[in-house]
Amino acid sequence: MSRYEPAEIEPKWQKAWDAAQVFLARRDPAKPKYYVLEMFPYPSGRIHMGHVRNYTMGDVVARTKSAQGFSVLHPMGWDAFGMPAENAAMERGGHPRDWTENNIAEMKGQMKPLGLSIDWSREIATCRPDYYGHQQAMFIDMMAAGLAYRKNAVVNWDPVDMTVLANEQVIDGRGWRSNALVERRALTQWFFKISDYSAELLQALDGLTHWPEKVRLMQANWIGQSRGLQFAFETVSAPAGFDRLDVYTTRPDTLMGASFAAISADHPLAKALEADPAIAAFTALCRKGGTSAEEIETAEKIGYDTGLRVQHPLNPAWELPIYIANFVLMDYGTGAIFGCPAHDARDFEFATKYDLPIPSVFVAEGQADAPLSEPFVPMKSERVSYLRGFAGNPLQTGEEAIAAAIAHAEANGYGKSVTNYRLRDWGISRQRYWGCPIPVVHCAICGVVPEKKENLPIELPYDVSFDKPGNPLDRHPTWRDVACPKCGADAKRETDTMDTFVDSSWYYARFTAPHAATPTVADDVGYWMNVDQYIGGIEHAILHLLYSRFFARAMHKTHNLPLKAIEPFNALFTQGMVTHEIYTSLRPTSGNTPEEKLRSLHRQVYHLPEEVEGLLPGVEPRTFLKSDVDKVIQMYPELDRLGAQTLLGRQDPNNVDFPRVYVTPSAKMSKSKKNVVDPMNIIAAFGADTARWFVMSDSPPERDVEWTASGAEATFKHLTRVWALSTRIGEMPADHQGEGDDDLQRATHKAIAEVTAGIEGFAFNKAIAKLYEFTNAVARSSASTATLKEAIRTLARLMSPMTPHIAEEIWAAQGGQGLCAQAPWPKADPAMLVDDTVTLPIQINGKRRAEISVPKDMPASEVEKLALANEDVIRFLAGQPVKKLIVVAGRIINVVV
RNA sequence: GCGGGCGUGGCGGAAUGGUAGACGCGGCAGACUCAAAAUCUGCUAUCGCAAGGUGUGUCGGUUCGAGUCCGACCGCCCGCACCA
Repeated sequence: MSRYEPAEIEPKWQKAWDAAQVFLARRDPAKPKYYVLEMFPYPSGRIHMGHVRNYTMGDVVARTKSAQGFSVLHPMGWDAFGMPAENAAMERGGHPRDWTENNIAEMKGQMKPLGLSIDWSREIATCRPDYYGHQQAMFIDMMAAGLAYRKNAVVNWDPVDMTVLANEQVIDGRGWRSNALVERRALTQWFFKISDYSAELLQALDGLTHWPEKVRLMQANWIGQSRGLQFAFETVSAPAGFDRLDVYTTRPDTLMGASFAAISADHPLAKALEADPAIAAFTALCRKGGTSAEEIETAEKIGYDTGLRVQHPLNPAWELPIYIANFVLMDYGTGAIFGCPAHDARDFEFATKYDLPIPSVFVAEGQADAPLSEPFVPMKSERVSYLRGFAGNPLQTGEEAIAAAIAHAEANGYGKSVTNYRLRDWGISRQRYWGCPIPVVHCAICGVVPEKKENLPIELPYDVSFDKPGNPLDRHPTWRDVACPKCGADAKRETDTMDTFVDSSWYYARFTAPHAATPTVADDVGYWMNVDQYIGGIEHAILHLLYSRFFARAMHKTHNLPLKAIEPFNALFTQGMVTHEIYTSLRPTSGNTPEEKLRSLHRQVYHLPEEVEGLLPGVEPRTFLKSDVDKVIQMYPELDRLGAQTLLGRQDPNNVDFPRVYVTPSAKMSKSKKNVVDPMNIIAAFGADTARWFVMSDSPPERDVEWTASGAEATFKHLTRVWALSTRIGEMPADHQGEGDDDLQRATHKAIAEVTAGIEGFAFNKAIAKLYEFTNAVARSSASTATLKEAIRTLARLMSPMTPHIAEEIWAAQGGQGLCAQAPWPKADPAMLVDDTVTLPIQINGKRRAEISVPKDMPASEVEKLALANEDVIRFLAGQPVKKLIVVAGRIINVVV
């Protein structure tokens, strides 16, 4: 071996792995299985450092499990439908399919050099008919099972692009592409009945013990269970069919504080009243407002008094007005509320505005009537005296008061206990081309008819144009106009396509039999599912993961996922982002001479790290070195990073186009801030092993990691040192006898134990720290050649999940059998993990004062004697009597005086 | 507003209630060199010449012993939010 040349060894070993089919997943009944999956990427065209971190983590797990004797499934695919492809077609011409397939080829070409242990024979892309055809089959099954249905729903409608927009795509009330004012429009759309599973999806969270607590909480909040009372008001002089008004409340104990009733503008009663032009105008006004969070927050509460009245359930003579109010949501509860301004901030605001009474139910001792939002112990109030004695409790807490109020309503027949969920059915219709076609036909005679399964896949037509706004499927007659599958009459295909979240809701199951003629195959699902370890970003904590949990259940119900345990992901790990400092400067906007330029207006521009750090050869203009900044900060601790940079920055009149560069703190890599490091550049400069090691080394994997040029260089230097160490050991005479063999063997076994524990505990940074320590131990050792060779082979094996290529090279050079990637994981001998002598610190009253070395199995009484005889201990005790002596075996001694 | 998390050197971060700061970055010094780079070696929480003192956001508590457990406060970050 000569120099460490990753560019030579990395492709060589990748070829060797491919030739030996090392990563081919095989169903092997003799072995336990392990399914590790990283969230599959959207094929944007280029991989970024976030991908490198995500897939390296999965790769470390996959390679380690494989070495530990598991039959491993570690696949990769493409979440390939979605709007960017259509936008590219609209902006630059071309076809979404070509754009997507090119990107897939491009990104695959970038992922291969990373040396990931992926079974590429299982590659899938959701935009290909052999994937989405099965999705269509399952959609038909879901229709039959009542899990997919059509209903009218209010959506954001862009009148220029003629499509539905997601809330995130509405900016200041305007479409993000067209800039047109967005309308709220009621459309008939397809929904999945996820709400059928609200209770189960919530309850099953308790069993996901290997999921982050944070994600489970976020999902629980999203499902949003609440318990309360549903009851009916009798209406006074309402239109026919509306003699009762159902309302839902979580605070039935405040019923005596009622001041008004309010209904949503979309409530059937409000619609019935729209014959009145004033009411029609008001409900139209309510619907105009957007649905984004900001708009809701700033929207004023407005109401319209319908003139109708309801009777209070506890006193029919007490009549309350019915308002139509913009803040009442039709799709939560019953779409109608009773207002209790004394104990609800929102109702208080409304009542104040419309001058409605504010009767208090609960009054804190010694206080005047005031709004109280917390459930309140109602013992002081006359207005809840009717609740005493209900639910067999003395109403000591707000919860008891609520329970008593529900019991009272049920006993007196005016209401019942109801559990409500915030979770709404999943609207999956998109008026887009580049998605999975919904496989139904609209027939004038038969209505909505599912496509026959033998006609699947319903493929997207290729001959479409994007020169007009709207969905090209709508204006594609030969694709759109078909015969009804049922009666044969002229009919039209559904032209909506499915939300891309549907595609990613079952891909994990498809990976178990990616080329099968059915969506899944029982034997394969039975062997591989569930995913043992899922790894991805926290940004999918709710939508993707909740949809997947629902879809697994829907597939199970429709016999497409023959499993007992229907949670798709046994363990979830959410990894942090890769960040980088942002380099920015002010650039003159006009002027020909340097002086004119200096005096002109400046605009803020950003610089790529390569420009500033001078990492790439040939990229010159750098006004400072980052190490200089660090030096200045060291000298002047009161300066911050920006201050140090200002101090260093020299305004060079001859180079005003590249003036002072300011550094702002590390943030997620983004194109707009230019703080991106291209993994391909890193691989070209240092190799894949360096990139892989660095993204795993510095920070705990769940936290953000800052990419730094110095860190990458340091990693490369370390790998070079390991290389040199291996070379040195390789050149030693085979029969050389040295010293300290036992120490090195113990260090080796300790490294095995600690690195293994680090990897298994998802503490890759700690595993790598132990590898540094072990490397130093081997480098310092003067043991005999045989022991050193054994140590460096173990080092290579332990490094291999992180840096598989250099590990393979060292393994081969040091006489390892076969491929390192196929060698068994080393086992630590417990006897080698304890030293013969241990150093015990001695504390006096909890302060460390001395230490002694004792044999590891010395009895406590002996240790006590030795400790008290220690001269430092005697000095610090200064003759004081010892009150207590605590000896923690192998740990510490504490003398109490 | 509701829910959750986190505060440790110049920086990223280690520490089953048991020697705080492993490991890495940065820095300093030395070796090699005419010199520089590269490489190697050593040092690097802080005050102090030393002995020793002080230190894990602040204040209190539990304990022989607290970064770790408990209570209050301060600060930062994240998620949700007109959900009746």
